[in-house]
Amino acid sequence: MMTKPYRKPGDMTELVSSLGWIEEDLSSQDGEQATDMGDHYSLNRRNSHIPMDLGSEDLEGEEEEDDEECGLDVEKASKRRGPKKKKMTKARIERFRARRVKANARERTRMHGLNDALDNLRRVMPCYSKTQKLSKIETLRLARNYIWALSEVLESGQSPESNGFMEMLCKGLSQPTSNLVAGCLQLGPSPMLLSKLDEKSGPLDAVSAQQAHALSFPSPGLPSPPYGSLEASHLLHLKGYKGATYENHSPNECNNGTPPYDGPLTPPLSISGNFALKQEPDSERNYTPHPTHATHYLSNHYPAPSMAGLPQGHALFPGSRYELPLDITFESFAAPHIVSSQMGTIYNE
DNA sequence: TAGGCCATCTGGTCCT
DNA sequence: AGGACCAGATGGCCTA
Repeated sequence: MMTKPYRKPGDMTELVSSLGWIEEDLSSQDGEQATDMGDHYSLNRRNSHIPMDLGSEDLEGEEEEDDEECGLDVEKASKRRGPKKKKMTKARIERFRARRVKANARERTRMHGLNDALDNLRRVMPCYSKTQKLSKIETLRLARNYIWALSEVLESGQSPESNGFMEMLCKGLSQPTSNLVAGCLQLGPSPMLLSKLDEKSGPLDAVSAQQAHALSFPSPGLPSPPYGSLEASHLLHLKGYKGATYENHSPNECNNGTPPYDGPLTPPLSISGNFALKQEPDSERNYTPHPTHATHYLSNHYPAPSMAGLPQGHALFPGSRYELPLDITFESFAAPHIVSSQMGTIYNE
């Protein structure tokens, strides 16, 4: 299949595509870049007819294109009025090239940083799976919904186990993502996780296991601890926040179907316990063991998954219609329930 | 095979 | 001048 050359309006990329130095440059750079990027870049470039575009002004008049169609462009370009462009010397071309290569590297780094941040966000979403990663857009949508739903829990005391909570979470999400979230919220903890907990802590009861887990999984990727610890102090703040902090926020209407949202959430969303639980081990940080809030949940959810007839690494959990990857963490979907039991405690006080 | 998603390159714009 | 940010374009990969 012939690939369509990338050509922006008015540029003269074809002009430069036949330049010998570009060929040289490509071949030498591909080697370097390939080591960095797993050949992605070099494959793209080698297999396509995309010329390296250095900008029309930089290369104008340097070389003629043998393509008929581009011959016209050359003619037009040569008759262009205005200040005469600086002649491109070999040294200048090399400087441009070097600058471009540096800019590309920076851009890659920038995008990697962005993706890392997105990964961190995925980890604190109420449905985290290493194998079944949410897309970028779905991650952002779910994040928005999650914030919205949790703020509803705080403000109106709505149960995170209610259908309303689920609906808020799934609003605007694609069907597969909605299914995933819905499936997660119907599940009990993954047996894999529970066995991990047992290994770590021995014959602990559910609460001790939770505590041990919270202690050993702080959140290195997040700005400041204790992001997700379920400290009693945080939980007790709930009461204070309710009707206090939020009253000060002016309503923030969204006009594009975005859920209503009453300003920034000052209180730590960490009440979900979600953040601290699923992070990598970091022995340098200390977290106060949280109180016995998860007893109810953990003691009632120990389903055995069925894996018959499902792809490797997937399981169908009792009570769920959805087939899920086994590496979905308990913490990913436990949060709402934990919030629920905790809220119950608090509001019953 | 079409469509979704992604990584990358690129040039333009703004800012320091 | 150079870096950060952005949006457009492209090809590769994966899945329904």
